[in-house]
Amino acid sequence: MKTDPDDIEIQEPFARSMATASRMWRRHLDLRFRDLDLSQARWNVLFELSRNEEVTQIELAHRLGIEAATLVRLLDGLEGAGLIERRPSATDRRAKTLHLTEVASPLIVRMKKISATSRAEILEGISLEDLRIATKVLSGIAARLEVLNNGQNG
Amino acid sequence: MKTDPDDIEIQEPFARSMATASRMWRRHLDLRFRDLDLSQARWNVLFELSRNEEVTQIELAHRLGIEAATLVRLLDGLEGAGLIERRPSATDRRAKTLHLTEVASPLIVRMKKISATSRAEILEGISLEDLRIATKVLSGIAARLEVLNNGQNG
DNA sequence: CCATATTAATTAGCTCTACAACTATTGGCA
DNA sequence: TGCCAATAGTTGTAGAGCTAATTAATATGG
Repeated sequence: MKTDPDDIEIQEPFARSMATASRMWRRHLDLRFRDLDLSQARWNVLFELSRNEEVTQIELAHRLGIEAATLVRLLDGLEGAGLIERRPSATDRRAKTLHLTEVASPLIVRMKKISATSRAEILEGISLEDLRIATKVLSGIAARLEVLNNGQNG
Repeated sequence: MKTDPDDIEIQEPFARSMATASRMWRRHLDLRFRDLDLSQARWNVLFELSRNEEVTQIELAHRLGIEAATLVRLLDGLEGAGLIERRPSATDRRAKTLHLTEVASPLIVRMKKISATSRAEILEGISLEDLRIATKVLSGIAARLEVLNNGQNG
């Protein structure tokens, strides 16, 4: 499998700018959410739950693209803050289903606004077409890495 | 500053796929580097040093886009492994300059190969043009976030 | 129907990252 | 010149992510 010299020139900067942009983006949102005593990671959990409640932890972890063990701590925090509830699953006594509390609802509305405003601010000036292409590239990479990473263990 | 409804539809998936792709990419490289007792973060330090030795920690941190405090721990590990050296700066007694050891050289060659192979494997099938656009988008975002994040404190 | 493998959630322990606070040194300016 | 700001490096602490191992429950195969 030969690789073009041209490819090499572009691949390294791509990987680097992706890592940097991603780290800075998270930091940016963490700063924005600090007043609300929340982080970007916890916000993602709430957001995903607001789109799809009553899922199990495994399922939610998969949707978020993180490990179940990572999710456990995030849920501990959110449960402690009274924003979510774990309830025993009706069909599987090992599993728990996740639910937003009434306290969470107004918070989620606020966070969605902050989140959308930040995104627009960050992405301002980037053409829709470029953004579509970048999204296609990134989600393609994620899909490919899912295969590659899982192909190693099982 | 009004935002198009169209924009909103695409901005959220973009942010999500960037975060996911970035996390999975790091994990992938960490797995690849595990045999060498190194991580992606440490590899980045070595790689940047191999392009530009004799820099100070502050300067290196800036090139890597990470905080100086973060770099300190990475350098501790690399120094402990005998891969780098901190030497007092000749011109500023506060500062230290960084240098690769002879032990590091062959390792860096191997890591460059692993790194390039992985990148090619992950990015295979993505057109050069799309990759260029994605890189442009991502580095633009990083630059914008640099301004936005620093505009907050100083 | 029972033994074994698999799965859901958790805990323990690690790395990387960030912020805040601290020390030592430098640089600017009055 | 001498005092105060700023800067380089460090340490402490905390969050987010990972792997590995544990526990309880479910599925499967003989």
